[in-house]
Amino acid sequence: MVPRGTSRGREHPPLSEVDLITVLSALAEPTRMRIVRMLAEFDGERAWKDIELPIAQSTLSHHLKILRNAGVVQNRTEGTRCFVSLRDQDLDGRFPGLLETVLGCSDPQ
Amino acid sequence: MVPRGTSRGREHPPLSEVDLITVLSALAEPTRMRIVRMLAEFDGERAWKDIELPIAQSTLSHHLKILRNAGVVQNRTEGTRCFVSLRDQDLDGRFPGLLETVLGCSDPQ
DNA sequence: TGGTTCATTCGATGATCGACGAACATCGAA
DNA sequence: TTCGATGTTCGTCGATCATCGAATGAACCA
Repeated sequence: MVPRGTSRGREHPPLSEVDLITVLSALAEPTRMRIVRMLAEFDGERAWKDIELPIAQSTLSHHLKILRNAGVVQNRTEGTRCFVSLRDQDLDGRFPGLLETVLGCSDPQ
Repeated sequence: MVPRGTSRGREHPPLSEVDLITVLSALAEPTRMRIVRMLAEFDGERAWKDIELPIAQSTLSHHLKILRNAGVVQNRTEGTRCFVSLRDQDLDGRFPGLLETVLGCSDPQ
């Protein structure tokens, strides 16, 4: 058990331990899909604070944790700040073409 | 409202009305993924009764309904029998490469 | 006309999920 | 050391989901 509030989350599992269902589940939610598309558009990392969505901070943190656990996203800390980016290389190694194909699919409506 | 037990389900939405989240949600469940893989291996339709999984009939019917609504699968009736097949052509038209890419990803474990 | 098989629907149950506010840990700055 | 900013975790709520057994209806057969 990890002490409360102490870990700063940030577990980045090796993709060999991630299965397809986990990735699809992570992507199969509108808010998380928005986040992934946003990161893909930036083609780089984005500051946590700049991920502006109409949800509470705690909810955003929750979604990012799910994306992290699915190997889709990674966090990097710099001082008190946090930057988020896609793990597109790693992901493509484990599930070739998956992220690219999904992102190539037409936007929700 | 459809009268009880009378419709035989079988709604096959045009894929233009299906969005990506719906398809990913349909695929992001182990039992449904097994069904889709099973159908893909057969490369043709499979009799309902031959979809042997350790779940109740009603549960299988439920999963097939979700796959139908997501445009992933279609049903065909012949007498009292029912045959299930992938809508891979239609699906590929709407979400190019998606099904193929997902099926190309390694099996669960 | 019943009886059988087949698939769907109903209704209930327990589990999971997304959402929020509050509390908390961490780090840099005052 | 105290303070403010930044993300995470906790606890909780309501909604959705997977599952089952039972009831229902549809098509065929005897």
